[in-house]
Amino acid sequence: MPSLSIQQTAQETGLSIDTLRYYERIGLLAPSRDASSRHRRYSERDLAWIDFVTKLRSTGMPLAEIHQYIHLYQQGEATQAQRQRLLEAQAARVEARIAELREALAVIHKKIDGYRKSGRKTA
Amino acid sequence: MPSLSIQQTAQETGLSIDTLRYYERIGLLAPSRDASSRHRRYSERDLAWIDFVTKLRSTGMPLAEIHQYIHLYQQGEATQAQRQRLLEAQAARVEARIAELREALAVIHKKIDGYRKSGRKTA
DNA sequence: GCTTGACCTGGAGTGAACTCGAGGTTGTAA
DNA sequence: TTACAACCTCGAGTTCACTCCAGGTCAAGC
Repeated sequence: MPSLSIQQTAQETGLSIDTLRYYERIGLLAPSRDASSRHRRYSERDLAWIDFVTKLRSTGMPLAEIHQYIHLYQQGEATQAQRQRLLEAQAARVEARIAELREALAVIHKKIDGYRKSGRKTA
Repeated sequence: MPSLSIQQTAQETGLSIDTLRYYERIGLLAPSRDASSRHRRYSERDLAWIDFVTKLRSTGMPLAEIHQYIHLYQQGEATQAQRQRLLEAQAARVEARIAELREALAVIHKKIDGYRKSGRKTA
C-alpha cells in the first residue's frame, strides 16, 4: 500500500502541514517514519483516522477529548462501552448545537424580513 | 422605564459582568451612565440589543463582524441594504454549518452503531 | 465614622488551536 | 556537485474572546 508524504497528506485531508505535525506532537497521530530520512509516511489507516478526527473537530469537540478517545482506544476492547458513551455524548451535544443554530437562524431571518419590508417601502 | 445595573444585566442576559464591560470597550455596547456615580445603566433597548448580539455570537459570527453591523447602523438608513446583505450572508453560513454538523453527526452515529454491534457480541 | 459591597478603570493573563521562524538535513535533477 | 525543494525539530508567536487583577470611588447601613 502506498503511503503519503506530509505534503500529500495535507492536500488529501485539507489540514495544513503544520497542523499535521501539531496533531502528532499532542499525541493525536503517529505516522510511521521513513527508515533512512526520518520523514513522515501516512498510511491509509492514518488518512482514515485523520478524516475521523476532522469530522469530530468540525463538531467542536476539543482536541483534548479526541485525545481521551484515543487513550481509551489504546486500552483495548475493555473500553468500548466508554468510547461509545463518549461518542453518544458528543452526538447529543451536536444535536443541541443544531437546535441552537436553528433558533438563531429564525431570529436572523426575522430581522432580514424587517429589512425586506422597509426596503420595499423606500426602494 | 427601569434601567438595570450591570449585575442585573449580567443575570438577565447570561453574559458575565466582565463580558459586558469588554463588549463596551470594543464598541459593541454603549449603556448610559448614572450622572453622579458614573455607574452603567442598561435600558430595555440595551437589553434587546445584547440579546441580538448574543444570538449572532451563538452562530459563530465574530465580534468584529457584529461591530461592522453596528458601524453600518450608525451610518443611518442608507446602509440598510448592506446590513441586510450582511445578515443574509450570515444566515447562509449558518445553514452551511448546520449541514456540516448533520454530516458529522451521521459519521458519529455510524461509528456508534459499530460499537452497538460489537457490544452485543461480547456483552 | 467606618465597614461593606457594588461599581469603576487600565492593563495583564488565559486557553484553545493553530501558525510561524530559525537553523539544519535529505532527496532529486541538471 | 551544486542547487533547491521538501522535510526535520524546537520553541516562540498569533488570534480570538474573554477573564482576572490591582488599586480606587461611592452609597448605604450599623
